[in-house]
Amino acid sequence: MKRPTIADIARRAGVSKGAVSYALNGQPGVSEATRKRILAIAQEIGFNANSAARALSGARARAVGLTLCRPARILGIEPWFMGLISGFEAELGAQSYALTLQVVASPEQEVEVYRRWWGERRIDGVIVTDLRQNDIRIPVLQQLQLPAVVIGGSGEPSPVTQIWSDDGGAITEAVRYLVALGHSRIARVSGVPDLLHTQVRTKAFNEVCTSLGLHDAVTVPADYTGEEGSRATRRLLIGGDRPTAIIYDNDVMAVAGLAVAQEMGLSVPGDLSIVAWDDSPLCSLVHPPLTALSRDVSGYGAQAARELLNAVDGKKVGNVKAQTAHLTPRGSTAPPRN
Amino acid sequence: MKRPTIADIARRAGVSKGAVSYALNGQPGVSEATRKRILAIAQEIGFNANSAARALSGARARAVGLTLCRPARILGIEPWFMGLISGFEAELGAQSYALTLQVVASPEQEVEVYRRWWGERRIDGVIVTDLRQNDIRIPVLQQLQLPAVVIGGSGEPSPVTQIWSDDGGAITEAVRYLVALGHSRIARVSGVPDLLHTQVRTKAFNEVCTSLGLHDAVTVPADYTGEEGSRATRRLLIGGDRPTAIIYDNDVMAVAGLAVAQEMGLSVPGDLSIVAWDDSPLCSLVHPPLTALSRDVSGYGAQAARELLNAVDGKKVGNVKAQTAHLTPRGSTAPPRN
DNA sequence: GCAGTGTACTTGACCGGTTAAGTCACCGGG
DNA sequence: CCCGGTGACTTAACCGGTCAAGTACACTGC
Repeated sequence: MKRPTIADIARRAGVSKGAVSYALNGQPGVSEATRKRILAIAQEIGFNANSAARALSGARARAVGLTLCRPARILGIEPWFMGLISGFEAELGAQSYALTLQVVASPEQEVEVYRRWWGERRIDGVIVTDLRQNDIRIPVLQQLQLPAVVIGGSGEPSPVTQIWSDDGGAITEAVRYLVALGHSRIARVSGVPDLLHTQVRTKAFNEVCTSLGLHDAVTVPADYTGEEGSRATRRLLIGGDRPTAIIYDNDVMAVAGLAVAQEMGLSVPGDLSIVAWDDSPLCSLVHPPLTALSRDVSGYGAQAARELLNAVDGKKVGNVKAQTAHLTPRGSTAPPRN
Repeated sequence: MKRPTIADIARRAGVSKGAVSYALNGQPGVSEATRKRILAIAQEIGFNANSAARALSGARARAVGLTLCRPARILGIEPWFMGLISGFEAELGAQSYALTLQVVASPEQEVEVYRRWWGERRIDGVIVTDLRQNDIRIPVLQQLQLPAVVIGGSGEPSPVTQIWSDDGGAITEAVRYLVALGHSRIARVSGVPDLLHTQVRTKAFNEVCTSLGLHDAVTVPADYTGEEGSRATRRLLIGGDRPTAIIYDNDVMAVAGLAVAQEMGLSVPGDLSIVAWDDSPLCSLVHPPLTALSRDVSGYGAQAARELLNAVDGKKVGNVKAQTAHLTPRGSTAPPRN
């Protein structure tokens, strides 16, 4: 089956292919009657512009790129990324942009992928996740002048548009809630310490704990995986003065922490309260269901995609603050038993 | 920053761009010395062939497409898809093919996306998941002559290459294991009944149960979500003659089932044994860890990508049988308490 | 000494769009 | 009546590769 081209339309409409191009792109230069006729023919023969030809002649590639730099085993289980991707799609699909995905092993590889994509003119912009301090990707994106949005920065002024949320505020709310329930020994199991948003959360956690007079508030770094979540939880729970509440930086580690508590014969929430960051169906799935810091991950992704498309269109956009995660209390938090 | 083109290389090497093309593609027509020189220049200036230009002149687009037709909330939590995607990437990345993703709401939309991609010449082939009986996508793919591989068919002769695994054999093993432990009332919570692999599993489950004399073996259909998994489990457990073991078609529903059992005060595995299909870190995360039918999802994906690239290269490939899922016993299965 | 055969290139058409520049008919104003 | 302006097109160059066809030159064999 032959792919229809604008030449086919031109022939059937009895006009030149230039006229067809103008008609299809809503440009002036054709009469309304001709435009209608051309659009009808395009519709009839199922025409779709060859994206290669379009990209080649200087126009958009109509695709954006996303690199994921996490080991496969954690990518699979973390609902976060898929939620984000669904959000991108909702927005990109509506404007018939494609999403090109690449799983990589390191930030260096991400940079390589950006360079390749840029050279190949394969994409019009990229979505950057897992921002680090002095992230090596940012200068490269600037050098290549590749439109980009960063998901989850700190919200500070940045050369690249950021979609950020007030993680500090969210964690403060969680700590306040636990304190209100009567907890005074609160610990935290964090994500990868290199990531900027982990640092933001850690700073806010320390600040609120200090201001509330919780002196032994400790953060144990982990890496978002269940294994590390379990390990960190065990470390916290075997200590003499064990915490009565733990806040986890993602849902996977929180679920793992719950299992460790159960395995050690501790009751949740009786002996230990648990708060998960990033509410996902996973949190409501386990018993007891986990109190979580919820946000609309998919909406977050949609917003990022929207801003990226704006940036691609040359509209200069500044940082955008997304909805702050809010506490959704469920069965895993309660006043501590004495 | 200007993108380097073959013309830039040609100028620097003092040859024509045709020669550069031959050199870069390993074609005969240039001397070894010239080829080396050209490759060195390409390397030096960081040349990447413009994928649009390449695709336009009849060559490959060097991209494959994947559509995901599941609601966002289930996509996010199911480790299966991300595992699969990681597997694709491992293979595609190695051959510097890109993966283009699109989340859709219905098989009809998937067909539309295929047509659009084909018209746009955006991709060289597609990966098809969630095959149904008389799947409407298959004739379209044939009509468009779009290379494709289907993941998770029945293994029966098919117009489109299938990567399949012996799900019947796997479920038979699981049932035999439970019977050997002493169970006689075994139920199953299945995935979406329309999907071909669900039907294969249901058929095999019924057959092995009949052959082992288990007459009240029932399959409750669900949809892979935690909510449905919980509901199905409750339905099974409130009945008078409740099962002592349940096999779930995915890990998410199994985890949900575990929570329901705990919530109802039933001990797992004492009162109820649980087997999950598709082992993922999720299964080892909960307490007790779930006995699962494991397979190398990521390897499965890699194999599919490999076959697809073969199909794109015009090599005719037949159905490929992947590794059969094997039982990984963990803490959620034990002999039933009397 | 010259036809025949390679090898190592060059040339230029082509893929299917976009778009600047050109053409032509028609209209209104001076 | 002619001129300038505008609308509705057409023409053709261009994007950056690929590849068939053409060319130049060396070598080989009789």
